[in-house]
Amino acid sequence: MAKLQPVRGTHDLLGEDARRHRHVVETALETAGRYGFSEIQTPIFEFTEVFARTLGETSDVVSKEMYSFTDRGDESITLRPEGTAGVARAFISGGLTQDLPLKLFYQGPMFRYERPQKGRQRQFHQIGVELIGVPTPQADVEVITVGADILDALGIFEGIVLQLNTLGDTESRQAYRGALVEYLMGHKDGLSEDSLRRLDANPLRILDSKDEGDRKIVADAPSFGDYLNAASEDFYGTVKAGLDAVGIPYQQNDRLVRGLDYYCHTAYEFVTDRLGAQGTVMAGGRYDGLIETMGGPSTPGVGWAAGIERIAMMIEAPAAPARPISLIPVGEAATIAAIKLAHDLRKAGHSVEMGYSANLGKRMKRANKLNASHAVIIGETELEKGVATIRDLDTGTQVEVALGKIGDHLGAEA
RNA sequence: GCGGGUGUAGCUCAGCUGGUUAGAGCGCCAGAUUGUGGAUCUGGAGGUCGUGGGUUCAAGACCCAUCACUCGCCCCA
Repeated sequence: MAKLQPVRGTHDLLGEDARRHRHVVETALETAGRYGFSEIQTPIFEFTEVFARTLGETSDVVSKEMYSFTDRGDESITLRPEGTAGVARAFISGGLTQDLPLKLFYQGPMFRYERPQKGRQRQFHQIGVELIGVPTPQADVEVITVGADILDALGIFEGIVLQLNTLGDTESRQAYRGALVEYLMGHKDGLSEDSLRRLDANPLRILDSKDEGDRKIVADAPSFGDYLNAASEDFYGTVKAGLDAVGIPYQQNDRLVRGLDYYCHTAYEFVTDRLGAQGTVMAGGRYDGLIETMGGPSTPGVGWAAGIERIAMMIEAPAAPARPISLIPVGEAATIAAIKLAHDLRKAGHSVEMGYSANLGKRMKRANKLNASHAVIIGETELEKGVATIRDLDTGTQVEVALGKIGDHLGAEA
């Protein structure tokens, strides 16, 4: 730490950036609230086991991206790399299993040890929802719909497309995975290095490889559709019918897959071409096996997570805060009177800025820089008369107003 | 973890085939204007040229290393 600099991949958030961030969270929370989602805040760290078990030892997140450390009690702790595992843990350990169905919204920082680039940081922030305890496709539709509504409320839905796929139920999925691996093993020689690694960890990912040799092999690979059983097809059909009903357009994307075993049925991503290499704005799926994997009762779930930074880059700048009133006392007696006046005005709901020193000219400059709407000047002359001089900084006109009437005067103008 | 690009003032950048004291615009501070801002004019502060080493009579510039930022790969939000 030779220099004082932020840790790689972390950022300070202030001014407009902070406002964008906040706007995303507030809009999402408000919209999700109308669907009956309520906020849950889980700790930003958990026992490492919570993530290792749920995400799978072979996943990239667990094998190379976790911020883990041993605490003073000799426990292995990990800064959360995503939100679902913590929510699922809270569901099991917090005795929420009696309250199904459960609709939860979360928001906050996540941590992954990755090489930063556009739309990707080591500390980033997500919003997310989980709908726990509903096995029917109606839940998938509702979860996707609330996500689409949030993107719409933020004014960015136009630039985004929903990609949709099904992974089928466990039976269909295992059958397909087996067939795929068998096929790929027969073409091992032609596969890229990356894909050879995927063969063990995440064979379905090979379907989405960018390597040309891989693509040729994949072109003749068994098709997922042939392995979907009737129940799975039915489920997927109902999800699509629901999306049609609410008028949310989607693109079928056969290559959209999730690597982890507990994912099933619906998988989806809201993607854009406006964020460089990071196209995914919001992504999720159904995870019926997750809670059982963690040691809880067999409970279905479906949800998504979205990157706040990525969304914040796409939205219009939120409105700047209200213009303040600049209160300018001249002289000691006036300063005391001004402190009281500032307090009264703030209590009455006005945004008041009052400097700490300098003469009238400097303070006027400062008021101008702060984009104040009015300057309220109190000097000896004003004090004697029990008034303040109020200058409209846009028009330059000024009037004297009795001290007790200042709030009313400014309120009327605003 | 791998590959490309970039590091000069608070910000955006210029700085020639290495050559004397490193510049501009914006911003900041002060004055013109000791109770009246925005415009204008004048002046000022602010730089270990990312860091360390090397080549050279001479390095902001060339070489090596390192750190940071950035874009991409892997993977993901």
